[in-house]
Amino acid sequence: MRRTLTAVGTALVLAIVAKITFPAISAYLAPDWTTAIIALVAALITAFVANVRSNQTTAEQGMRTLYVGNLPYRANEAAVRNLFAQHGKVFSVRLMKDRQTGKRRGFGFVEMAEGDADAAIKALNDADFQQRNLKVREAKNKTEQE
DNA sequence: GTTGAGCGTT
Repeated sequence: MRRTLTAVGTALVLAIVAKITFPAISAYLAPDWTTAIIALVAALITAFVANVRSNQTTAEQGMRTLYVGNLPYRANEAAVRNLFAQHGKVFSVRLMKDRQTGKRRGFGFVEMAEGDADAAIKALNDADFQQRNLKVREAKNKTEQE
């Protein structure tokens, strides 16, 4: 709703500015057509930008980072992603490796959808995964989430 | 090639 109002308002402002700035355009087309076309294009562009921006923010706000500890060293990212995907939408999986040797350190972080996070924690915490008992908790906010 | 509590990156 607010997005629509913003788009319409922006379209009107742009249309008015265009009418004032480019009077030559109005000389070739009827003023009503010029205004309508400009307003339509502006509304489409604004709606597109608002939509992209909205998807970004919802994707960030609708995500929660989970800490996954006690992972087996042989576990790769695909296996962990597959495991968590059975309990919800998984956005990303990062298995932490030693900066020097590149070997896995046995823990990582899984970014999941907000609604699925709790279910995944309950289902996978203290669950067996390749002969190991996983530790799944809410990740500590290193980068302030909001 | 090994190990076993832990909260990481641009």
